[in-house]
Amino acid sequence: MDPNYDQESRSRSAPTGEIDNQPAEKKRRLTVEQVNMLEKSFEEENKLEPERKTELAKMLGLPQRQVAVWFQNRKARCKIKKIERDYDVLKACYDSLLAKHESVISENEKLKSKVFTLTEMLLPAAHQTQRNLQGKLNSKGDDETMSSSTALVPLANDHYFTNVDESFGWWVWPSNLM
Amino acid sequence: MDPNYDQESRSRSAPTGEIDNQPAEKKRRLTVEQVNMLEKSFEEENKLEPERKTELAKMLGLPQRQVAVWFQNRKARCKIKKIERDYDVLKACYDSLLAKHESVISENEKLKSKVFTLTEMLLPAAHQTQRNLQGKLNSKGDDETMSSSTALVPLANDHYFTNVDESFGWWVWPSNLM
DNA sequence: TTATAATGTAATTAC
DNA sequence: GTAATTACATTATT
Repeated sequence: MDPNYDQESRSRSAPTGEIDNQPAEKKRRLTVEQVNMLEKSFEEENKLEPERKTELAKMLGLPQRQVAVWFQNRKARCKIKKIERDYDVLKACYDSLLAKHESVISENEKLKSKVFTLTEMLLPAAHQTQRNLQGKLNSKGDDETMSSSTALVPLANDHYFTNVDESFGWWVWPSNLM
Repeated sequence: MDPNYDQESRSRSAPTGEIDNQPAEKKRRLTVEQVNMLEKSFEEENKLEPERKTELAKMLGLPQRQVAVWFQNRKARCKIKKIERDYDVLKACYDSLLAKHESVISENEKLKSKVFTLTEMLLPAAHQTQRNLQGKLNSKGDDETMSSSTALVPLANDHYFTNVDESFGWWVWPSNLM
């Protein structure tokens, strides 16, 4: 026993309009021409004025109600498509920003190296201090910035400076130091 | 004369809610209890095995068909909700990354200033070149890093160095230079 | 399963 | 106030 459901429920006894030469079947799908016209109309204007509704209904041989329903459903579809598009756009923005971010992080590391090395060059006394500290903190010697130099001038051609012109494109190394 | 609305199909005479002892009406809505149980079942397991379908249908007094349809529609709803959630999550990630990015950009600017100033301190000859160039490129003098010093030591206390410990937390300025 | 049609209702708008 | 209309969720079909 299930008293809770009636199988027939869906039988559209509706008049189905004028062009109904078929024996009034379920008529669930709209014809391609009908959809095309509705689609075209929707594209022109997603809002359905009563006047346009009447006109469309007459033109397509559909009850106004059905035209209204179609527009509502079309609008709903439109909305979820929009959400998907929004997601894709945002994803692209995110990926782009992420790439930029990583590039800037990398530039940042280079700059830190430069600052470190320049400071080292500038302060021989500090350099001593730092070597002492490094002996305790970094005894495996995995940071090559520590071991390259103690003098001022020879570092000018060091690899730490190969990208200096990224930051100061107009900078020119004085020829006497090259 | 109001051709703008079709009365038919809107009538729906009183579904009267749940206690449907009237045999006639088209029982389209499920009762709250039915929905609750379906919802609970769906939460436990979004896949509907034939066995569970039968059981649920019997328990709720619904045709299996209707139970199956409910699960399918529920799944579809679930999917579009997921898209919305995904969007929100991604948006949060994006905003977070953007903030980080801006912070790194800012750090970057500071580092560039440091590199510039340190280089200036290090290379009096280059300093001359640079001042000449600046005279052409930047005659309004809107970059204060240009005008502060030419000597080596006095700069050590300058504001360009106030954040040095961000990059080298373990660094200690030698006391003789402070 | 996906897309689409139809229905149920609450909220909104206009008369 | 209430009829008309829309927006949104739900149910159903293909």
